[in-house]
Amino acid sequence: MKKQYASFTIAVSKLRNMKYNPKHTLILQASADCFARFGFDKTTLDDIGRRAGLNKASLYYYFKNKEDIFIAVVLNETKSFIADIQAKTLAFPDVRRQIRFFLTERIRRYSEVIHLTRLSVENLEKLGPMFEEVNRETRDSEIVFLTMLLKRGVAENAFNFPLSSVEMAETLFFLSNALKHETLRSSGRFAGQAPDFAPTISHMEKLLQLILR
Amino acid sequence: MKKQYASFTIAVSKLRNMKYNPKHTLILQASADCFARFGFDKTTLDDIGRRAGLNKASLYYYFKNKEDIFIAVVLNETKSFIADIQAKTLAFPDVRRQIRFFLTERIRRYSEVIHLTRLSVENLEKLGPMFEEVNRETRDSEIVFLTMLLKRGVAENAFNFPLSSVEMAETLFFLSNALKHETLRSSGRFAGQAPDFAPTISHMEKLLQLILR
DNA sequence: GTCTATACTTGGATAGAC
DNA sequence: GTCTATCCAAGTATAGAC
Repeated sequence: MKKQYASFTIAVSKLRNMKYNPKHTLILQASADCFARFGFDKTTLDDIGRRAGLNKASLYYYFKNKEDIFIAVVLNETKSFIADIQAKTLAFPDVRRQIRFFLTERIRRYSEVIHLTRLSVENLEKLGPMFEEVNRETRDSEIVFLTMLLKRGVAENAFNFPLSSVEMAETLFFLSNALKHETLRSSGRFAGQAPDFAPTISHMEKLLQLILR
Repeated sequence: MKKQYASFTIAVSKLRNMKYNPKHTLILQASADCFARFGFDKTTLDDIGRRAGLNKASLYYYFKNKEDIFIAVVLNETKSFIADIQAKTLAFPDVRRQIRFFLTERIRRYSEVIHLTRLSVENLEKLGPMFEEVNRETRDSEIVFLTMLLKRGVAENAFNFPLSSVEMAETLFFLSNALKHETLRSSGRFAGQAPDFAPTISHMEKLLQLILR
């Protein structure tokens, strides 16, 4: 389908507030499997239907189209993302490492989703804004978490900076997002290989050393 | 296409004896990339053509159809297989380990090809005999190699058996092939995950302990 | 040799029977 | 709710121009 969405805001918030029954969940599970295996383009509604034990036409009773199924899958996976990444972050022994991990892991996860679902350049242009939309919803909670880490670092005399912790968090968050897009652009989706995070992590490391003193 | 092949013997031997010019090689390289990325079903002739810098129609000048391209790719990869696996085998320090590696590595490689190209159950039924046909051609050289290993083990008093080394080699080879198919059936292609070789290797290990004393 | 045009098949999506 | 029938676009394969 060549259908154009005026805005993903509508689709994302509609899908986020949707009530999912067990059948929805079954379809989303089947879809997540297929997207991870075949990528977005190569997954057919027959693939999904077969796995969910439904005729492909029945999928349209639950979801408007293939894109909406994909968005719902991404939303689903994002839900567990925040708690998970924050727990993993806190497992690191010192605040600098925690911040470093948090900021790079966000990049890694994002690129991983893009890579696993193998969005074509064409579809990434189309679906990219959706990711931004989804991420916007988790943004506040991520900023709060990062602010907490920064405050802790200051309290422990690990580093200091001439900004409020919130401002600092927002800046670092912005930086992480910028590197996120850069990583993707420079490596991932063209050659079809997994994105190479090493340069990004190295850059992030250096920047953090410069910023957090 | 729903076309049925009477026998893969014809296709395989024709493709094996075919003279490949640089353009063939280019197409096969492009195809191998695509098959490894998308699997057989999900690779389109447009995918291949795009990578090879040719219109998809031009592919038919070089190959009869998509299946023949796939067979040629498999033949190509099999060519380097024997030398490679034998070299890796001889790198192990003792004969028992060499035999164990050789017999399990054959299984692993085969399942790996099936997994990478993600042949559907449907296509595996259709293309499976082709793999048998391809493997048959390497069989003799594999038996010779295994026989050599067995003779060496006997000479070193590592083990003994009441058969000629050739008979023993043929029996072990048969065993390896049987486990090969069993590994695939029990794990690989249904769930879409990579086949789990651990049970197979464990079984092969135990069997070898029982057989080679 | 390579391409355009085209026949036939499969995938995304809709309409409507049950 | 789920399916069959169907539409249109994309994929496999062929014919034929250049």
